[in-house]
Amino acid sequence: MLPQARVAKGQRSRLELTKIAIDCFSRFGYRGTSIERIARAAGVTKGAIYYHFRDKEDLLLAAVSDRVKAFENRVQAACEDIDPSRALRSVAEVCVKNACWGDHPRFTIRLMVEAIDTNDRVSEQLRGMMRRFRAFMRNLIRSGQRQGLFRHDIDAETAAASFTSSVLGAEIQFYQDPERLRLEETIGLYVDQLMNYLAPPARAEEENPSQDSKGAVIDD
Amino acid sequence: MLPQARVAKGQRSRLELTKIAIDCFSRFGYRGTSIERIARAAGVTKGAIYYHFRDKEDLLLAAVSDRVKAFENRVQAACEDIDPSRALRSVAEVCVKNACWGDHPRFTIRLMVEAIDTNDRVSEQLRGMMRRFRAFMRNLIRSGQRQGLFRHDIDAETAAASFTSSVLGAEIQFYQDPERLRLEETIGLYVDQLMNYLAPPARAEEENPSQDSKGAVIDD
DNA sequence: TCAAGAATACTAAACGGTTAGTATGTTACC
DNA sequence: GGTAACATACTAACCGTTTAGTATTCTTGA
Repeated sequence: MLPQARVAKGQRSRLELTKIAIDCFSRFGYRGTSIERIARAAGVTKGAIYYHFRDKEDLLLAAVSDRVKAFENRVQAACEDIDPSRALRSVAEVCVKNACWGDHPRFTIRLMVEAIDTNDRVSEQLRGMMRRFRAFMRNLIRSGQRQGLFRHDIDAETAAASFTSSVLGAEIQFYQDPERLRLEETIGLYVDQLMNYLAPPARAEEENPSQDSKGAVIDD
Repeated sequence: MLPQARVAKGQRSRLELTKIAIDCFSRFGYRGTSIERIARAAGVTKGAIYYHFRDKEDLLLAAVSDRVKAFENRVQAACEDIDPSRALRSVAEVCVKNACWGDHPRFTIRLMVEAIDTNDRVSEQLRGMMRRFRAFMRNLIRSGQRQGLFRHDIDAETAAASFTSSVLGAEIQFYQDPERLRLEETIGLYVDQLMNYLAPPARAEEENPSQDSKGAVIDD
């Protein structure tokens, strides 16, 4: 049963408001984004926002849900039908793409940091997301271990945490300093390191890292 | 010539206010910290803050300077008179210690993220700090390459960026989820990976990773 | 030495602006 | 006619900053 045209319009408005809120929260944070700002950007008044959302936090929680879902769908899609080794690289690539050209790349990091100590509900949502992501990566690594692609004597959970750390940290540095922090190379090097480290002993020699000659020693 | 007692008292008050501000900014961010809150925590009135600092941002810049200096001193001290290989580990240890038991561990990350797009002057200060840190790590790696401790075919700058990413990302995850993210292990694993990756080919076999047997494959 | 004036470190209150949220009114669509 | 999707006008609270004032210490000139 299709919703009435008017109700459909309301749903579109609600979604539009959520998108604009995501944009504002990404850049100015929750505390630094006023309802008036969001309303102005959407071309409506504050009253319209309160029609659709109970309060400011309700709007934030809608934004967080949207971003968490989008992220998890993207990661899931990147890993379908490929082996764990390729999947690790694929997840890294998705994160690079999202950070460089995605919509609202900074939302999650911005809100994650801001919510620590100040918003339990948002912290919980984003902590859940990170836990699921780390578990997902851990399972990938374990799967690779089972298939003999990765060595067995490494704690998959710690390796997953390390992967997540590198991606997260590289993104922050990139947002902070896009001129100097080459995101693709940084994450790429990390993944090479990890793959090299995870490789079973018999294969460690086969991984011939294809680095460009920038690594040559240069005087500073 | 010692400052007059009254002037010395003023200097102590100014420093105390800065410390309290650092604490508040770490937890609530710049935008989320009111002057009234800092004043209350210090047991003075808002006017006293304006006596010592021109405005709120002046107070923030004092806080940023304090933290940047403290961080850089700590890193410098950790690397004195030791070889590049040990120094890499030492820097990682300093970061772990600071995150777990240091004073105001979250200040830099909190303000770094918040300042992107909203405060050019703070962004510049913190970007400068991060650039200096990456350059410092890059120089460590290059020094190791010159001494034959590390392989030559890896771009030291990218490796430094990768190191920084991992430390930064691990800290954020730890602040967000201290129950689940084992900071020492996560950063420790990263450093092992890096050392393994940086090892010259002739020595790659000597690095026998001492991992505990938690890495055994476990069903989920 | 002493007193007047200056300097320092504050306090209490006020100011002007911003913000989240609420109550009520309006309009176009069903 | 009823209602969803708004707009407008308003309130209370918060916020950064300023102002007028106070207490104490320091300095300087007589």
